[in-house]
Amino acid sequence: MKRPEERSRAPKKVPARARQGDAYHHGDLRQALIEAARALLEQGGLEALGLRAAARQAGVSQAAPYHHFADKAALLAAVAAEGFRELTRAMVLRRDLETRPLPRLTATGIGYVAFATANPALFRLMFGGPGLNLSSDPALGPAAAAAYEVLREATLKVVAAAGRDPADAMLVSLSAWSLVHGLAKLIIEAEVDPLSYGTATPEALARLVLGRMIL
Amino acid sequence: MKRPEERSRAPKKVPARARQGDAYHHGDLRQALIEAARALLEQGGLEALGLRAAARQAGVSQAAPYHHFADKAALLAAVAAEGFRELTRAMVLRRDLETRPLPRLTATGIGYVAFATANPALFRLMFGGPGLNLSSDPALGPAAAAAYEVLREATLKVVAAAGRDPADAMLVSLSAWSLVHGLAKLIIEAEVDPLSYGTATPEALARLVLGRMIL
DNA sequence: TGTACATCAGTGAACGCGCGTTCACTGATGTAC
DNA sequence: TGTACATCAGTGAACGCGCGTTCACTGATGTAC
Repeated sequence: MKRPEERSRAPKKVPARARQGDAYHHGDLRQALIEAARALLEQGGLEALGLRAAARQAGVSQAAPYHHFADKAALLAAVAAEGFRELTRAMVLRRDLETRPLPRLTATGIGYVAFATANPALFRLMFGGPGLNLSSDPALGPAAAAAYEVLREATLKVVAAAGRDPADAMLVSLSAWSLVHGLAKLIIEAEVDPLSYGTATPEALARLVLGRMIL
Repeated sequence: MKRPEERSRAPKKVPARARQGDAYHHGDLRQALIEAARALLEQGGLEALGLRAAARQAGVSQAAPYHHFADKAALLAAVAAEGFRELTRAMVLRRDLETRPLPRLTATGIGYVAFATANPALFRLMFGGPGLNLSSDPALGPAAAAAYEVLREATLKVVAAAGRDPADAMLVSLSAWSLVHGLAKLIIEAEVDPLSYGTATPEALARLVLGRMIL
């Protein structure tokens, strides 16, 4: 039941047969299950994601996952944690293309919306997955916090550069987060169609909305 | 399989026994099922809501709902439609306490967040319920549109009063919607705790965030 | 006003399904000697 | 280098569960005469 990392923090020893793909011992079933879960999410949405389905997708018996995850919630949490890490990456990537504080903030926000709309089911899981709680996976809380931190930091710099009261920064951050989160959700749930705003992609619509953002 | 409204649009004839509560013919099982569904949502969240569970909650056999709803999605859609009507009412109620355009807009937004956080599971169902599509219930689309219309109209008036370009209004509306929707969702999913912002209730936090809203 | 009858809204049993989880097991792996 | 053994990561069968949905049915209701 112990997870691999707990057994060997040293360089990962991948069994020889694992590399051949037809191994009885899989090699890294934990990661394979997470990837299988991602595939299920993309194909069938949140409802299609279960322990048995993930095992099936990974080509393994239904009991196998229990050697890597305590229960279903633990798998969901691991997937969500990976999602938050990717969200962080998506924001940082775009942010770093800019140099001035305000463009950096809007780029971060665009990254947020772009990631969410490109991975709708995963995004749904990350925010409000069934039975998901922050203690299901020790990496989940920190991963989520790290994502928000990117947004928070970008807002802070804008507030500072504008010479505004730093005490406002917390609320400004929350507003920015709310704005991009709401826009992403509305697009995902098909309440808002970018085409209705003359934009071809969610990203373009985000650019438009965030472009008018003022402190 | 026909719904009651289709049979008699004339004054509702409630069978005598229905009023006694122990009727074999229920009287208005359709509405009772919707209310049962609401109760399930409050108690156990979206996952607890099913056709069998609703029937159980309403004290009726599991097959009975099929005389009033084509399938599970139809029940969910009916519940969601009711939710949108209540959301509309919540916004209008607060809006009408104000007279000037900007306070009317922020009051509308506060109503949005207050309703959402007071009915988290219902709100989740309304935006992204499993298998929910706008055609599941003919009343769903219009009910959702009516809710947004309240927000849209309030924004329009603010844009006009401020002498801003009316062409902007559409984007301003979308921004406002995104802002309140995002804030509501973040509070519901426990990503944001009003207490961390020195506010006791979601409503107070919404007041704070919307207070700094500028066009 | 009374009666025969069609219609309707319930019942209860049953179908098949996929799920999460547990269990005893066994084949593969790595290690101590 | 070879062998015995402990450990580990799989397997496959089984458990019980609740679900959505269908079916033939029956009791209650309203209506035409």
